[in-house]
Amino acid sequence: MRPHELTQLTALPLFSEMEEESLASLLDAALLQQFPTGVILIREGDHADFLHVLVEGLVEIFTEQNGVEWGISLVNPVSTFILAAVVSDQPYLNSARTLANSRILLIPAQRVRAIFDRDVAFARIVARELALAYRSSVKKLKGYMARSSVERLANWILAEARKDAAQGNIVVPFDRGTLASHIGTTRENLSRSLALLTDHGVRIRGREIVIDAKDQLEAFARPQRFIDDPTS
Amino acid sequence: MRPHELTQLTALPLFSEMEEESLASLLDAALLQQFPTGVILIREGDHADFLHVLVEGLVEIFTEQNGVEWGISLVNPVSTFILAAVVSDQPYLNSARTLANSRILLIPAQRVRAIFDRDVAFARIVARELALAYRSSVKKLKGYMARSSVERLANWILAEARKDAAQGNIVVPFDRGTLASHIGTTRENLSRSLALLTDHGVRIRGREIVIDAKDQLEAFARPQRFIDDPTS
DNA sequence: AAATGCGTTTGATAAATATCAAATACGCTG
DNA sequence: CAGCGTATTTGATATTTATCAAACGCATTT
Repeated sequence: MRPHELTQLTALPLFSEMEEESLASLLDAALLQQFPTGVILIREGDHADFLHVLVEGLVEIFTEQNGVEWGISLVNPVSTFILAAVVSDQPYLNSARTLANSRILLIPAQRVRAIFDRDVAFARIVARELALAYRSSVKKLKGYMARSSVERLANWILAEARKDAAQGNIVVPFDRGTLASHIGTTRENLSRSLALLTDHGVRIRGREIVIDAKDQLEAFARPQRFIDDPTS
Repeated sequence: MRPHELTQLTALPLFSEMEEESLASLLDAALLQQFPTGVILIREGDHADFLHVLVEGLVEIFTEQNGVEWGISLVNPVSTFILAAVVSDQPYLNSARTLANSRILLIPAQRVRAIFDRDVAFARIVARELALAYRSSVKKLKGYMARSSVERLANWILAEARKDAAQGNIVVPFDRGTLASHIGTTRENLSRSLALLTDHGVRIRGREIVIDAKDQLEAFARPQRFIDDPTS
């Protein structure tokens, strides 16, 4: 493992406060692997053998129903995924694939559970991570129940712009079909929704989305603290 | 606290394996309160001061958006709710109200966090509870993305029938509007959906739903392990 | 530059869902 | 049991979303 990667890992909320000994034990059993774009990492129904930590790249969590794929969440570095399956020792509810070249740390699930029992600080942080994951899932559910697909899209764009900090434009790092599956609509309707947002402060340049008038987009999207604020 | 209630509490997965001393400390600080139907227990945005344990009765978790209420989940005894807000020490994402006379145990959030740090068994179980809560939220999300409202209703009926074990008929313990908000539709369309299910092995008798042909209903609903099986 | 292939958009239509209005059913009170 | 108020269902219509088909744009190849 490269030195700066180790630094990134120890900086992860999940690992930051734990005992050195425990961290060493986790990383000792871990494998760091590189995957190209489009690789299926996890299949719905498989047993959770490894906790995954995305060190670099991009991963999507998705499910396939009747031949159609639906996006559950997008994972950015540096963060873990499928922690819940590892903690509850149950099969994965969803599949996962890389959407870019990715480096992923694989930690044996048993080891994670063992350290959990030994290191209170780690246990606390795992619980907090799970709580936050749960909350973000509930927020997504709220978005689905109360909003139209255009509104979901508008709020997704605002959320992306917020995290890029580059403010003003974002570049979607995957195709329209994938974006549609995460917004909860079809490719065709996503296209129409994007066209519609053109009247609300947004310009579409292929995969780039330029926000010309953030206030106008916000007036349309009406973001809410307990749905769209990731820190709440 | 009545003796048989104490028994119920210690039988809760959340409390079953923990040290006696820790359990005593939790219950020592706890308040057992009785609430009539329709009482708001928790308001979205409030800070999480107490872990709630529903000992008896029925509670719904819901959110209000633009004057319309949407059901997030239904809580049956004996189980906890808003554990995630307590663990992450954050404001509630949703509101909660009683849907029946209910007895609820209120445990100060600080105390829960303190015991978490002291008792590994409790910590493990809290993490598992959170993981399960997270997974059930993801399952609900999957249901929303991949199913029509009639299908959601059909699967909800099957799930209720499964847990009642009385198999064959269920009695919905609240009004149509509330049910609609949990299925993710309107009162009017819920009514039509119920009428439609009449062709698929179900009879509607006011608040009672009689399942005449479970196989027929299942053929229509097509329940899935990783959406509808609460143990997965 | 023409041809090919793939992703995306646009158009037309169908299906699902929501909304508004009215009728009906139901439970409760007097 | 009649009358009243509320909950529920039914009907008509509008809106949203999905589906199928075709056109377009764009990059790469020949």
